[in-house]
Amino acid sequence: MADAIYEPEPAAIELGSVLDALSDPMRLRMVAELHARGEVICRTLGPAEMPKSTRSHHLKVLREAGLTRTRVEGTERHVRLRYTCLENRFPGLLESVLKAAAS
Amino acid sequence: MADAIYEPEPAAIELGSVLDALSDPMRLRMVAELHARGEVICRTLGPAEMPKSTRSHHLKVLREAGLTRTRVEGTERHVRLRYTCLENRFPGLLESVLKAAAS
DNA sequence: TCGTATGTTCGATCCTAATCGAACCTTACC
DNA sequence: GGTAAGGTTCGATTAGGATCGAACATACGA
Repeated sequence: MADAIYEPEPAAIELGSVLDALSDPMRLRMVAELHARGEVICRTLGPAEMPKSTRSHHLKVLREAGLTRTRVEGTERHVRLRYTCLENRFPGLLESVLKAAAS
Repeated sequence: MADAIYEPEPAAIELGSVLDALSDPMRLRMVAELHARGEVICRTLGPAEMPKSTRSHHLKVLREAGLTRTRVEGTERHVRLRYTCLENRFPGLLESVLKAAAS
């Protein structure tokens, strides 16, 4: 379906890319949803009426920023937050953002 | 020199605005510099060769997002981080960002 | 009062990113 | 193989923001 799925190694995750990814309201919402729901099938993430090309775009930004990991399962993509990885790289960052987004 | 300086009250600070303000590389750098230097004169913040209209723009975004406070001193503006205020509103957020930016 | 220094605002330009339909690719299933 | 479903990529459009010069406003000092 696609070429190699690029995901940065923990050490390669950049603060600027993470902040940039989180600065979009829709992506922030998707990240919060991933945190609440755990691993999720791509198609079920975000507003149901969102066009799949738009969803694919946002997930690509999140993945390339190092925020999510994607697992191929048949024709589906299973997506989850790289929570522990992010916490190791930037301690407290994702935790505080998620707590702030929940309130 | 200017009209009323708008700065949001602590409770009115929004996560989206903060993330958006921090997602710009130049503003992130300015925030890190403010953290390192404490209160500074507007004109001395950021690259010396930055046009003052650009500097003024970035400081406006930071101020309206709730990240900085501006104090008028004669013809100058003294700027500082609203660190404690931000920590109260979004615990751990600014701290983790600054720590990440420093590394 | 006249100039000078500090910032702000305005307006124009330019660039990036968000959005989304259409075409395409891969897998599953018959 | 044929078809359908899940996602990706491409291309075009559009909106928003970064940048910066120029004009303006304010405060201070000669």
